[in-house]
Amino acid sequence: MSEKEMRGGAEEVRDRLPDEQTICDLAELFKMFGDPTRAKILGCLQVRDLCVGELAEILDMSLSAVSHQLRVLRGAKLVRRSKEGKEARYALDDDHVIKIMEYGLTHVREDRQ
Amino acid sequence: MSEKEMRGGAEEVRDRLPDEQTICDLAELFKMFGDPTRAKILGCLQVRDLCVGELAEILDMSLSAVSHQLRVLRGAKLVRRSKEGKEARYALDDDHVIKIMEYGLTHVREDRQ
DNA sequence: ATAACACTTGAACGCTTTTTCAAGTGTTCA
DNA sequence: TGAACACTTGAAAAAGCGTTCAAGTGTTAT
Repeated sequence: MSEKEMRGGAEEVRDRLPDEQTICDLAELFKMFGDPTRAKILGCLQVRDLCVGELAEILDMSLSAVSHQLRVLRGAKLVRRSKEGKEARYALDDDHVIKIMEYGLTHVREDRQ
Repeated sequence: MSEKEMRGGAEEVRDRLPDEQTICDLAELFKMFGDPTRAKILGCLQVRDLCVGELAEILDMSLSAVSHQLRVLRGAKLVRRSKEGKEARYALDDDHVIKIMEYGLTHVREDRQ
């Protein structure tokens, strides 16, 4: 039984939705891909593991900006860091990343036909 | 040939990236899923087509807030509107939406194990 | 020990986004 | 024609985000 009466069939829709926390986690995940800088970083790391300086050079951005975004991506468990001497090497931490981006790319490209 | 000399192999990574416009389009797409309200709306519309008032009721939000987000989603061509008398009925405009969300959900749920 | 290198961090700034609020449009019904 | 309904819109307030700047950490080389 739901808290309030709703007009015809509306609560049926609500009951079929994933719960609040799941939706928010989902949104958090997609938000990671929702910024060009982060999308580029994830794209680069699909080619190979890279350290911060290399990423900064490739993206033509400051070390700091890249480092901040890597931190965000690390918080979302999408990338992983391994220290090698004074370098910090980053890698994708998740197989899904590639699939999700591929799927998005397919969509974007189909939209252009 | 690239504009500048880069340290070992970095330009090779850059050359393998999708072009700027594609990355930005991709980020724009994922940004749509990157907000809980929009994610919920898209989730609801996967169950069935709905009008603005129903969505507002299900999400427990104002008509205005929902309408604004539907506008954004319409701009991204993820939902479609059809007027029926005084109602505005919204539907998913894209098959990819379901797949993309499903994929994201799989990821989110696996992350919890 | 000192300097150079490769980041990381926190605070601040400007920009964008989301929600609210109030007013406006278009349709239906009496 | 007027009132009710179902949105839509624009502007403004509130919140959130991304980049920069300056300072800080830890590692390596001299």
